[in-house]
Amino acid sequence: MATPHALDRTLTALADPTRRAILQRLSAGEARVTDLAKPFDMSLNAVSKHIRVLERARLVERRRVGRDHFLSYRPEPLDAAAKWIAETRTFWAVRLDTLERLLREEDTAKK
Amino acid sequence: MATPHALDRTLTALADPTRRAILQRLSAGEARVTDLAKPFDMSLNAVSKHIRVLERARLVERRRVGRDHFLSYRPEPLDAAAKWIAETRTFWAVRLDTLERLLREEDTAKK
DNA sequence: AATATATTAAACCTATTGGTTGAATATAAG
DNA sequence: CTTATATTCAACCAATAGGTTTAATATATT
Repeated sequence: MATPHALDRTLTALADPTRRAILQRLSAGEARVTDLAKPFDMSLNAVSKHIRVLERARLVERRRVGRDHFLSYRPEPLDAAAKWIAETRTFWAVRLDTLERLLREEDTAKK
Repeated sequence: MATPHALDRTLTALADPTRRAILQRLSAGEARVTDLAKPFDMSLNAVSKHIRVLERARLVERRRVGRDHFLSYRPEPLDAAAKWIAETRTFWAVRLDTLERLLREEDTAKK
């Protein structure tokens, strides 16, 4: 991707199970890097990298307090993702609705 | 990912702009590989590969008619993705709703 | 001041991604 | 039968992803 756009970064961030788990954990409240890393069977550094991916996607925000970094959840980027999916998901439903309406109107006109 | 699960495959497939464009195109009706490739500034083979990613994610289905392969859109996998996002997106909203309801009930009880 | 804790930075490794080109396969059309 | 079209397969390549390990940095604790 030449200039990865917001939606690309959002969906890329969500496409990894570790990052989704981190996000869900954070959606319940902020946590430090060490706390987030605890449940995972990988190095702290690996989790630190995942967090950076989530940050780049603006799904996570960092607040430094002394040596601790508190991460918090920013849901906003999910809206664009949900919007894209909803639009694409319901395309045929919408078209069928429209078709049905048109047929109904045609019916009505005939009478 | 050891055994990439459905949601991983879905979100990975969606994380690429070319694939999202292909999917949206297909959501308007089926098309052949060549038709799909036309608008893109990349080789037919590259598009063919993108289609395979969408197929692996079950977002696209293939129907062979002679030498032509007709691809069609399968929206089902989007449901799980939308569900995940909706759950994660609305976590706090739900909690706040619950809190508000509890406070209201407590209020009512007082009277 | 010395040590322990929280975190990132940097270098490295391997596997995957997203693209290419060239050949193979299958079907259609002249 | 020969040629053109639609598509995949295979080999290759550079860039990225996801992990590791070993420093480096900053702040706390004793």
